[in-house]
Amino acid sequence: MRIGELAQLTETTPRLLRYYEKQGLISPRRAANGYRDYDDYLVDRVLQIRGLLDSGLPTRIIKQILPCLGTPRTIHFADATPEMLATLESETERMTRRIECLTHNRDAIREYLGVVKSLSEPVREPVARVFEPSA
Amino acid sequence: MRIGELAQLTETTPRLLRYYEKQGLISPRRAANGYRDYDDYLVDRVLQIRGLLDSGLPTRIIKQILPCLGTPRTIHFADATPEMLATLESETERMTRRIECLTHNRDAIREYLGVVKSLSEPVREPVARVFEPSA
DNA sequence: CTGGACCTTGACACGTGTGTCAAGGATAAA
DNA sequence: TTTATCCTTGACACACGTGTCAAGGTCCAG
Repeated sequence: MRIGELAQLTETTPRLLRYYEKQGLISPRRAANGYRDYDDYLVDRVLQIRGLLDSGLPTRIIKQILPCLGTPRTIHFADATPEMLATLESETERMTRRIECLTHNRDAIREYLGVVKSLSEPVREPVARVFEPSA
Repeated sequence: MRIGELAQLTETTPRLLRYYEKQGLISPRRAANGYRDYDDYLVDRVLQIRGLLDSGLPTRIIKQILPCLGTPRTIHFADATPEMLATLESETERMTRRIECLTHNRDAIREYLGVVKSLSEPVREPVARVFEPSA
């Protein structure tokens, strides 16, 4: 498929797809006329990239972990240098820390929302109520 | 405490602490001489901010969710406008998506690392081995 | 009192991800 | 054939988080 279609399917823009390519995240073929030609599996790939970017990982890291994310699983031994493995290991640790942080804070927000709702729900008719701000 | 001490305790820099203040994330008192004076609880606060920033949340969002994160729990009804609550709700959803993305990809990397290790571990003596790159 | 360590504000600069625009080529439909 | 739509590359610009530096104030130890 061409760049516009992939952009629509992944809710991105052609601009970004070209940027990801320049960062080495995707490498589409070229048609005879010079147009980029994307395989179908790149839809998932791009969505994966978007998710990771949104989760705080820079393209430099995403580029390194992408070989681990293939489906079907293809192990690239050429990439598996000791330094590379160490990078991956430390990166999974950072990801774990991020997951913990996000989970903890999300749950705190949920609890907050739960309390606020439980206080406002019982009001069934337009009743005058005054909430004193705690500050 | 003063800015330098807080910076050390949170592994940041005075520069960043002033930046977070300008973004409205923290509001230290001022001593008579103009120096910022930070309460102890701000250590955790700053660590929280750092974690969220590293997880992809912008200061604009962090500022909005910080009131939910107080310990002990202090509900600020003044902040609980309907739009605010909607923002928080949609933000928890984004956080959930981030968590899922990070977890999924972290586990994929772990599996990859597991396979690579299981293939290289059995080598106990320096044996000549050739791994054909899959590319 | 002087030196050093710390604080203040303000400015300039950088990397990264993204938006937008210009100038031109490819292609398909009227 | 013209027109519209898509593609190409390249450039300029922006927001954001961060580093660094300058010029000066505060304070403590020697």
